[in-house]
Amino acid sequence: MKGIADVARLAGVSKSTASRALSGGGYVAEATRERVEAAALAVGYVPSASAVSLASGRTHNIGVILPGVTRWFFAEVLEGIQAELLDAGFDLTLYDARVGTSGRERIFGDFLARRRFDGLIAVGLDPEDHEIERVDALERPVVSIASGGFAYDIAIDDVDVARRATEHLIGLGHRRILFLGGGMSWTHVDRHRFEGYTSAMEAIGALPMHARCGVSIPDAFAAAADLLSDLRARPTAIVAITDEVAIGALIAARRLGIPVPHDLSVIGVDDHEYAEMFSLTTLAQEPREQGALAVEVLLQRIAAPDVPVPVPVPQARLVARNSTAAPVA
Amino acid sequence: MKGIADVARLAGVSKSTASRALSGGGYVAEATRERVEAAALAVGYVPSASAVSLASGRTHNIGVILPGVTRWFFAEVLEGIQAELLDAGFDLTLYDARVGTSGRERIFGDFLARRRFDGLIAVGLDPEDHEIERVDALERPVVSIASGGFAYDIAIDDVDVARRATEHLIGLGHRRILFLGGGMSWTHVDRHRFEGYTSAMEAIGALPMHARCGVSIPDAFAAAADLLSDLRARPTAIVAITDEVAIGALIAARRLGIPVPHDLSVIGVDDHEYAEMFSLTTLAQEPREQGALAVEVLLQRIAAPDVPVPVPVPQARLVARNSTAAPVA
DNA sequence: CTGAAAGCGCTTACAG
DNA sequence: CTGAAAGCGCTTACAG
Repeated sequence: MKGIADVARLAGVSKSTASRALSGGGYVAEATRERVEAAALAVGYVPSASAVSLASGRTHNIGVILPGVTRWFFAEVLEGIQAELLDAGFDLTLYDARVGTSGRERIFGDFLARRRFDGLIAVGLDPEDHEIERVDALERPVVSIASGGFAYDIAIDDVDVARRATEHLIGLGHRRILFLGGGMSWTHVDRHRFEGYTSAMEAIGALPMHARCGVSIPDAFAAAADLLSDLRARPTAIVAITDEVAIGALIAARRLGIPVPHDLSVIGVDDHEYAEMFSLTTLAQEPREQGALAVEVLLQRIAAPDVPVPVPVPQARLVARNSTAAPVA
Repeated sequence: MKGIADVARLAGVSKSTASRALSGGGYVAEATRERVEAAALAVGYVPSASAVSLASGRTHNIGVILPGVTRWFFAEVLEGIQAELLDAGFDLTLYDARVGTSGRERIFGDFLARRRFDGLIAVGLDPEDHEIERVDALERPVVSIASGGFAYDIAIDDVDVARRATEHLIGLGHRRILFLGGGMSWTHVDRHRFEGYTSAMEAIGALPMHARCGVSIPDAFAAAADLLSDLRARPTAIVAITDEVAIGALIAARRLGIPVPHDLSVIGVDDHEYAEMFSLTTLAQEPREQGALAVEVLLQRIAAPDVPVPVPVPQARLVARNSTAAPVA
């Protein structure tokens, strides 16, 4: 463990100068800087993270709070954040704050309070009021993704996305269109997508139909199998709240021998890793990119807390594949 | 930001005593301890992580290195690790060291050297020799999961698992059994599973057959679609290297109108989230549990570096569902 | 442009 | 059982 004192000694300067030369702050003669850098390299100097944090108040670490990493969207976002953070030389502390777990309580109760980070990224959090208070008390910049509750939120326009999905089906001639998704507890995103669907349906005077289900493929499979087996109530098209839900519905349809898109159209949101394999029409978004954007915005806010940063709005785009078609006459 | 000095003042003791009372080390009169704890609560004291680390040499943080979080196994392991770490009051720093990325190089080159953790968990890493050297130089305890290269590795017996899977098919009467998986670069786990398959085949004098594919569902789907469309070469059964690969094969079989298990049996390894939905016979393992075990072992090693800790070996169990049956005569 | 000194907020022998 | 003091390894005004 060579310290900065070793570097300074070898370079023939004081610790102050060595520090300035290495971390870039303040004036240092070019020749001195080079000498110090060579010395640092020679002794294999690596600064102690805790000493730097304590002295400077900077951790070079970002906290990321998200509700699990098993869902496609969160996993992708996390990888996007990680890659961008590695580029910037920042560490990433992960907090898995699944709703309703004791872990979530401890994260908001204890872990965050340690302020082990210069800033926070909250993904799909749907924070309660008391959780927002906790975060605000931290006095660290926060950027969220598809989360609600925070000033800087990066997200596609979910209302618009669901409306466009619904209108795509309407344009093909469908009227009996069902919205699948939105489980027991509605998230911020769920509500917006349902709202977009509803508004498109109301615009043509069609009756909104809604079936609940969890957001995973198996949950959607079970719900859709149930739903689609009732011949009389069967819709001609489904707007799925995410691609995972859409894929569950597609698998259920195949299992029941319902030809897609002939007898049933399905559209999703995401452009999931499996969307192409299932030939799923969807409104594509890029979570990985959103993760990278969140890091960019957050790092700017950390560097200059008082300068407002414009929040980019990622755009979704329709990817038409083979799961949607005109209804049979 | 109340510090320990504030707590000490309020409790009417010195900082030393306050520190001892709060962190449990050394003698403190019971009455004093209570007074200090009350004071800490009253001022809302939260210790500064960097000050504690610098003074004590303990970070209360664990580094986790894994090759991405999008695959089921890694996501589950990570959630298991996180939950257990939250319980123990430890933070988790994530390093996404996907093979061949510049991020991986930087992680081993710079990030790890900062020693921001008391110990390291490496998941599915398949480290190169120079990467192992880097990690060893850290002088921090390491526990790995399904990784190879480290002394403390938690993993099912992959050779045995693949052998049992193959023997299950042989027991049903299959002989034309193909091994699907093992892409361009073989991991530690890949090699072991292939070895188990091969040994079971050789034991009955059957010819091993192997088709490569990536480890994701879409990759396996593409490879299996290709493979199964060749009627003459078609096997009667497939041992898939993971459930994701098995599921890709099942989807391909359905797409081609090949009835499973009548004309084709498929067995996997994992008991993936989707296994039940696809009625997949598999050798089940519990990655979440493995993550928790890794934390337990690591924490023991951190607490007592010189005491050898027994490494638990998780057991896989056969879950027979409806994707395997006797071949048609 | 450089160095001596103080300080970041704790913990930990040590002496009492 | 308790407190004064030193120290963890850096950074940062400040003076020169």
